[in-house]
Amino acid sequence: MVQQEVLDRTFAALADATRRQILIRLGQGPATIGELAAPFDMSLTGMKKHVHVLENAGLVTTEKVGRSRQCRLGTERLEDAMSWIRFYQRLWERRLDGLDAYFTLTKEDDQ
Amino acid sequence: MVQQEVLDRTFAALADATRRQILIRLGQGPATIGELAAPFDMSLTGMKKHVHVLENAGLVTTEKVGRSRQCRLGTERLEDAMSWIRFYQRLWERRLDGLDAYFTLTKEDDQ
DNA sequence: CAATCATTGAACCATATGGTTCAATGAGTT
DNA sequence: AACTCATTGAACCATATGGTTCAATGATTG
Repeated sequence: MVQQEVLDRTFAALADATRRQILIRLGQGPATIGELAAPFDMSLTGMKKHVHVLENAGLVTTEKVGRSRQCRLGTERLEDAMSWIRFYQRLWERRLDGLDAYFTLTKEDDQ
Repeated sequence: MVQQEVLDRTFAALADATRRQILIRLGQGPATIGELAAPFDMSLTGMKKHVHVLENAGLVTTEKVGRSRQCRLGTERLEDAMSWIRFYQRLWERRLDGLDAYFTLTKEDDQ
């Protein structure tokens, strides 16, 4: 998967309040689909779709345990989004000299 | 606009490679819709829509100058997204004690 | 005034998103 | 085996997204 696609999926996954709350909930520890759905007025199917989006973005990993599915925070994939924003902020603050500057700040092959 | 909506729009605006490139381009200085569209194989109307999304997210401001429209980087609205990610990362790293922790890290009224 | 040039609005299109309901599957319990 | 429970797949729906084309507007130039 190209870097751009990683960023697309990561930012898109974060662009929903329900999903951001799911991430925060998972920060407390693993939870099943049912446990995740409980605080929201939402069907289990709906919750599972959100988890799937987060999983596709690499922000969450899941594993079937018995008849339920354990969801956990994924690896630190968010680092990609973080570093893009960090780059952009430097550009905003210092008005760096455009694209060239990006490559001095990161080792990625596409911005 | 509620904090959640700000985050929704900001992350959604960033979830598109074209728009991220527009931001980086505008880091070099102001540009018109036509200038922004030039490097992309895209209609002016299409480009204008992207600029509109960025404008709604507060990431870009525009102003009609003569017959063209000048686009500039907006105010540092990205700070909201940045601070959310920063919070989330601390949670991820330290496995903080859930939602309560959020309010110790920020002054926002909704996470 | 006429011509040109940059942007914009309207209408349209295909696909994605965020949600639902209902039925099916598969695991655990009795 | 029968029952229950959690998840899942399929189908559906409304709206949003990312793009287009074509015509209209409004400013600049000759």
